Amino acid sequence: MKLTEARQQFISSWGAFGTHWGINRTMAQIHALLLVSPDPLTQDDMMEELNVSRGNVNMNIRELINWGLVERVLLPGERKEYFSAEKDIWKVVKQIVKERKKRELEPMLGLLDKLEEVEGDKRDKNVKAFVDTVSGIKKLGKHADRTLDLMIKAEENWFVSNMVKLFK
Amino acid sequence: MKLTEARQQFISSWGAFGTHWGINRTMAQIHALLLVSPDPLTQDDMMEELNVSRGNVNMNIRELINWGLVERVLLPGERKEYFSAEKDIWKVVKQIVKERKKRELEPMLGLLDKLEEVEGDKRDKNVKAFVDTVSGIKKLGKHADRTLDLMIKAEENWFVSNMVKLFK
DNA sequence: GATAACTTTCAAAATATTTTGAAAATACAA
DNA sequence: TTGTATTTTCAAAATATTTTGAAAGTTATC
Repeated sequence: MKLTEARQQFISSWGAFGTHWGINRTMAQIHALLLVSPDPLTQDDMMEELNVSRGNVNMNIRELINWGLVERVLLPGERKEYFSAEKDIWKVVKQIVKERKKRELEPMLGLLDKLEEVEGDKRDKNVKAFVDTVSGIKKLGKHADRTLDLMIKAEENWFVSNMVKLFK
Repeated sequence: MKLTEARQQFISSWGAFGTHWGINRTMAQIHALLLVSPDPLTQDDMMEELNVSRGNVNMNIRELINWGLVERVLLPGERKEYFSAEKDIWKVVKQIVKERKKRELEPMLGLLDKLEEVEGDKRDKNVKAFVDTVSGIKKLGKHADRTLDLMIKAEENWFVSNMVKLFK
């Protein structure tokens, strides 16, 4: 397979993959494109490679910057802004985990704390089922939260060697 | 907070949460409703509680059954079908991990295997950047795949105690 | 096998999300 | 400052997804 075709396949699959995880196609494709580009790209480069509009590229680039996955690069003597993605995949994963934890897991745990304190007699099976479910999710969620914190701090080598050993 | 209100909040937040993870709102809400219901429910019960149509409930219930999160229950002497969700959250998580691994991670790894064999001179920086990225994702993906396999086999107690210790 | 209870299907409608593109804003250079 | 290159915004259009509801299908009962 030629590079051009392989790149296209990668970018398009990464886009499709993203949509299964609540990430929009273009955002995932821009990220994929930057991942396989040795040098930083301009918005015009991306518009051309992905065949999308200027506004679309601009919005999604900013979103990727918010996620901490892409950064602006200023090339000396150049007027245009360039963008490049973090290439170390382990760092990328850690960054995504960190953000989703903050944006989704933590608020959910806060809500569960409140919901767990529902009024009512525990002998009522409806109350019991509710509290049991909420407590169960909260318990697992708190564990996940702590575990992910440690994972974020961990080094890749540490992760890939010890983690696998542990699970054997 | 009263049970009715707490249940509503739980169901609605669970629905919103799901949409961040590529799951549609109604499917997540049906799952949430079943999680907090002590007894199995009929499709009519769900239509009423969630204010959605019969077709919608039916489709999403089947999808939840496909995911292995809900099962049909036949109550003796009853004509209608009842449905109930697995209540053990650790089992729920394992089941979701298992399915997503099969549906998404494994096909992606297959594709990366192919893409890694792209033609071209590694001294070409475009080829190098592409191969490096694909290899990096593949490597981490394979580790994740193995790790998740072991997690699926693991017991909850084992998980919650050892996992946390490991990460300390 | 006819009727009634219930479930499934799926085209059309409703809704939500993404994308466009042109205008406004900003940054830079002369 | 003024003109030009570049980036950002956002309402409207395009597209994608979800939901509806009525008809068709199925299953149990008499």
